[in-house]
Order: sequence, then structure tokens, then C-alpha cells
Amino acid sequence: MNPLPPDTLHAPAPGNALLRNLNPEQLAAVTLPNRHALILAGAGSGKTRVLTTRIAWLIQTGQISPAGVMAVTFTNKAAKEMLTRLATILPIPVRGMWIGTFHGLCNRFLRAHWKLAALPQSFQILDSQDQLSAVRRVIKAMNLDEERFVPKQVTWFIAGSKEEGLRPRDVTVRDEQTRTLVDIYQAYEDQCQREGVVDFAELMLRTYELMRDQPALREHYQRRFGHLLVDEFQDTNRLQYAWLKMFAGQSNCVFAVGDDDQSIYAFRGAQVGNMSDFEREFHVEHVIKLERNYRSYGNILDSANELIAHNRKRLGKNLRTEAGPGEPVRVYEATSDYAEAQWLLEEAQQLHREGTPRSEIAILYRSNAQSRVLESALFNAGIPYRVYGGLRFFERAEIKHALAYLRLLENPNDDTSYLRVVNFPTRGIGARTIEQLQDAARASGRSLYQSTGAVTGKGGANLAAFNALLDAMRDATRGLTLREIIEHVLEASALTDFYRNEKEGRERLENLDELVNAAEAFVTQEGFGKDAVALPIDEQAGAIAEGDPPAVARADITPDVETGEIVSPLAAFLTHAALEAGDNQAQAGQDAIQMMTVHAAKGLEFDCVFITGLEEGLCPHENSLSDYEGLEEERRLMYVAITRARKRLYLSHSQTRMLHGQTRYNIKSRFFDELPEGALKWITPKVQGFGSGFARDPRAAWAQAPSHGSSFGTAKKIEPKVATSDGVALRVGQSVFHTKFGEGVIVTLEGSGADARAQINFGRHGLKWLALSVAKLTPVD
DNA sequence: TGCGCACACTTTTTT
DNA sequence: AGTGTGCGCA
Repeated sequence: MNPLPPDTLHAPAPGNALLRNLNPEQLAAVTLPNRHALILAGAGSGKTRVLTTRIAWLIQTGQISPAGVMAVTFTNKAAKEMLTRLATILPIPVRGMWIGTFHGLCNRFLRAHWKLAALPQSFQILDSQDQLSAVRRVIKAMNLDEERFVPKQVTWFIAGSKEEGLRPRDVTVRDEQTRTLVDIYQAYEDQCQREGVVDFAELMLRTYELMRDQPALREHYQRRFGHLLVDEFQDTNRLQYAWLKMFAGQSNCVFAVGDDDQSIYAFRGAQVGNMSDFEREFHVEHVIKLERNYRSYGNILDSANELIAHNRKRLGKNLRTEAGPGEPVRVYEATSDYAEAQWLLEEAQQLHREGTPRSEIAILYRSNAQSRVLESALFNAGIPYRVYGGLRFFERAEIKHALAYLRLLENPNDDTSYLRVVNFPTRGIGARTIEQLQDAARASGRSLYQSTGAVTGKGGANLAAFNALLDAMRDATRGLTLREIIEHVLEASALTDFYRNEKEGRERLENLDELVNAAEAFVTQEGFGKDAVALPIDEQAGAIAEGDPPAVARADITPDVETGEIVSPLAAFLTHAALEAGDNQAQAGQDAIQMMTVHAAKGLEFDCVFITGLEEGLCPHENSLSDYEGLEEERRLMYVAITRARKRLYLSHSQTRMLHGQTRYNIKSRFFDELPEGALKWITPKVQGFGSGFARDPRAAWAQAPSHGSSFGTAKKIEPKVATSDGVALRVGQSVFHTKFGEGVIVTLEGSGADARAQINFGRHGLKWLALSVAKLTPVD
């Protein structure tokens, strides 16, 4: 790549505005010489800034042209942020640059090389819902038992295999079950290929394979991208790492930014080990740690640091700040989840009165189920809140229906879409008719749309009418704008009529309107070609600095799409809808308290953060305690949560909690013991219930009998069962000490005399049944 | 065909 | 407790 004399590489132009205000580590990272680099970027250390400034610096110093840079992120949000920031510092159009999500870039790649990839030009992308129903169809077609082959698990198997880079024939088969799973995988692949659709993992895998198997293509792209930058590197899976190596080749520079302490996605295939693998395999000489934190006060960072120091497998990092200690981290113990919610909303109201905008208050929890109590408390108090998670815009049923019709305009052989709407709204096409149709299609190896002739009788006539409807819609929308197309389809399909007559259809109608708006916005503002248009690749490659070999116009590497050819706005919009599920569209615009899982909070920051439900079994979650790695990931989760807070952090836990319709007695999370006592301030809880409001030592409070807990709200009255052990009276909710399992809380008491037994929640040792005649239990108070 | 009831499930999730 | 799915019945 247009090599400059090595000594000029380091020298930032004096007074270069770009590099002003960077701290020494950031500056070092941004101006690293052209070699592989690993940047360990702690939370709040200016990671995005380093990434964007690095790109700008490479371009500004003439080391690379914009077309020679590829930057990969995981989320659309991160990609967008990078593009926006870059646009403000670089006087060039950033739109055509290869900056995007892994999947977005793969999509771009496959659109350009659809022929080589053996895909139809207008291939569609299955989201996870579509994938699930596609898998379900395969299982049905193979006459397999859905009990033994649970569609969701099969989906995981397929995605998991692909993310390991394994095609059906590559999967090691050890048992009969796996054999069949592989058969399903193969049948699913055939079905997708037949229907011209790809799932998310397929985007990655097919791109990888194309690069691997097409030398000319590989050389072309390896020559083009001199610099590869990766965000959130700790979240990459095996396939993504292999994919990256494929683009890196022998000579291109990889600039990987990540934080092993924030690796919280192992459960979906992320390999933190990729970081050390990268360091070793790429002979990384430059590992730069960004430890200076610009977000939080000292007490918050001390808590984060001390907690995470309990993890053994770390690359090692310590956050520091010059902002001073700030306020202590407040710890609250509630008697019940309900009480926790009450306290929290009062505290939040107080913060708001003192001037904190609601949008700067975040409530975090480990699992979604915990949001309900909190939500109802806020709702009843009339406090605006916004819950992240749940269905996103393009995932809503009515939107999926509309999109299915639109997809059928592009490709009537898309059976997934066909099945979704063939009888929605109902047009007299029942299960039996559809079964006949599927049989016919299977027998002839054709699509459902192509097989309607094979179905006789009334059902067949209705199917023919449906096909005619699709054809008519296609004719009527030819040449229309995207907005007009969608409006026509919504009417002609009778979707709007259906929801107009529906009792609860108003919101759905509004969403359909919103779909039209989204399309309009997509066409005008974004420039619809962003994802789906094949970029003039060779032209861009030719723009790489001189000395680069000229872009070769060989047939095997020329993009299949003519340079600059524009895919229809509709096709582009459909791709956009699949790749970007949209916002969760909670009450946007309003100043509302932000509620989300800890996972969802990664990458965000707030002035005030409440981390709730910090109890053994919830955080760390009981399902993750079986192995040590699981516990470490839970700790990282807690670490991520803590480092979201700028000014004020609250930690809370509760003695009792409604879960799965049962009251559970929990002990406080072990993570409390891993925080620096000096940074914490235990708020003495006021015991509610009998109206006395007396105070007591918070550390002892959790050990109290829960009869209080059940007396003031949601929880049902708990029968005060009493049993004895060594003459000591025990009751449900009682805290006890066991020599082997430590402290626990009695959850259930059963039987009497010699048969008496107790179910005890020992937190980190789990839930145990103990015979009271045997077990030595000491009451704790 | 469509409704309603019974039943199972419930960590975290982006694309 | 709450929700989503699947089956059976009218």
C-alpha cells in the first residue's frame, strides 16, 4: 500500500486538529505504525473515538484511501455512530466506505457477487422468526417428531454449526440424534437454496467460503482493504474471526479493539479467546491499554475494578479517573421485590426533582422477567418509563405480514412469505389445502406459488385466486414509487381492511402507517442503496493509491452486477428491514426512565444507574453456576452494569421475590462481598408493613422471617409452617447456617418428626432438600 | 374455519 | 404469573 518512509508514519502533523485532546495512550493507538494492533479499551475509555480517529488519520496522512478501509461492528447503531462521527471529521463522503456490521458487509459482498455465490440476484434475508418457521416446515416435511427435534433447538444447532464454519457434511456425527439433526440441517439448506433465501449465519459463512474458494476474488479484496478495523472484538465468534483472517491475508493490518472484561456473549458463540489467539497468530507487538476512564467517578470505578479482579482469566486492566471519588455507591436491601420497586421509584422521583432528567436514570436487571414489578410500580405512580427489549418494529406481526406481500412481489417463490400470508387475511385456504399444496410442491421440487395448479376443488380455486392477486399486485405496482407500492399492497391485500375491523387493530394500523413512513424516510434521507446496491467495486478499487495494481477486469472477479446498477428501491428496503429490525419504538421523545437488561445496556451510559435484583440465583444466575466460566461471565455482566453509571450508582437486592408464580427467598449476591467496602454506603431500609418503620442493621435484615415480606403487597400469605431440628424451631423464611453449604434460607418445610425435611436455598450451593433429623442447622439472625 | 382452552415454558440476544 | 402455542371441538 503506497509505503511511506517509516519515520514519517509516527509523526503527527504538528497542531493536527485531529489528534488534539487525545491522551497519550489514545494517541499511540491512533497513530500506530502499519502493523497489527490490539487495543484493550476499558469501559468509557473513548474507544469509538480512537477507532474513528484512527480511520481519519490513516486517510488524512495519505496512508490509505477511503476505499481501502474496512471497519466492522456488531450493531447497526455502532456502525451508524462511526459513520456519523467520521463524517464530521473527514471532508469526504463516507457513504460508500466499507463501514458496517459483519452481516451488513456480507450482504453487500454477496449482492455484488450473487452469481458466484450461487444466489438469486434478489435473495432475501431470513430473520430469526422466519428461520424458525422455515425449520419447522422442514421438520414437518421430514415427518419428524417435534418433541424430539424441538424447532428452536434445531435452529440453534444449525446456526451454531454455521458459526463454527461447518456445513452438514462437516459435522461430526456421534449418535443417531445428531445424524438426524444433520439431515434436517441439509434439508433446511436445500430448502433455503430453492427459495432463494439466506439466514444471518449464512451471510457470514457464504462470504467466508467465497473468499476461501475463489482465489481471484480473495486477491482482489485482500489487495483492496489495506486496513481492517474491528470493534467489540471480544464478541467475535469463530467464523467471524476466520472471516477476518481471510480478508486480512498476509499483508493487511488488523486493528482490533475490544475489552475482555466486557465479554458477555459467550452463550451465543462469542470467543473471548479470539483476543489472545489474535495476539499470538498475528504476532501483535502493539497491545495498547486504554485505562483512563472519562465516564465515571472513582467510587464507581473502584467497585468495578475490585469486582472484576476476582476473575482469573483476564488480560488485565484497571480503570482510573481523574474525576475524584464522587458519591458512594448506595446499597439497598428490600424485603420484597415489590418493596424494592417502591423504594426505587421514590428514589428516582427524588433524583428527578433534584434535576436529573428521567432519560438519565436507568434501571438495570439481569432477566426480563424482573421488569414487570418495576414497570407496574412506575406505571401506577404515573412515571414515564421506557422498556428496551421485546418486539422491534420490523418484527411485529402486522409489519411481517406486509413485508411478506412485498417480498412476494420480488420473488413469488419465497415459500416462507407465501405461507405467512396465503390465508391472511383469511380467504378460505385451510390447513388441508395448504398440505396438499406443500405435497405437490415437494413432489415436483417447485415452489408453492408454482404448484397451485395441482390442487383441485374449492381450495385449488382459492389458491389460484391468491396467485392472481399477487400477479395483479405486481402488475399494478410496476413503475410506482416505493411509497405507492406499499400503499397499494396494503389495500389490495386487504390487510388494512382486516385491521380496521379488528377490535384491537388501531395500533396495528398505526404501525402500518409507520411502515409507509419508514419506507419514505428510507428512500429520501438514507439513500436507499446503502445496503443493497452493488457498489461500483472496481471503480473504487481503482481509486486506491497509485502503485496499486490496476483493477483487473477479469470475468471471475468482476462483480456480477454492472457497475453502479441500481437494485429496485423495494428490494433495497426489504434488505434494510431484514438487517435492521428497527427501534423498539417505546414512547419515543418523552423524557422517560430507561429500563433494560444488563446485556441491553452494554455500550450505553447514564448519570444514575440502578442495578436491581442482586441476589444469588439471579445475579449470578443459577443457570450459569455449573461451571467456572459461567460465573466469570456473570461477574463481567455485573462489571458492565456498574460501569454504565457516570455519577451515581445504586445496587439493590431483595429478601423475597416472585418468580414463576412462586415466592422465592434469596440471599444477597456474592458480588457484594467482592466490592470495596469503602466505596459503598448501605442505606438502612425502613421496614414497611406494620407501619412501624423501625430501622435495623441492613446486613441482618435479609435474615428476618419473611412474614413481613408477605404482608404488604403482591405476595400471597405464607403459611407459617414450623418444624424442629435439635429442638430448635424452624420456619419458612428462616435463615440457617449449615456447616457444608453455609448460609441459606428455608424455602419449604414438609413432614414432621423424623420425616421432617426442609428445602433450603443456599444461594451459591443451590436449592437443597435436607432431612432435619440428619442435617445440622443453626438458626441465624 | 375459527375459537377457546389446556399446557408448557420462563437468562442473557444481534444480525 | 404471564405468555405463547397447539390441539380439539363446535
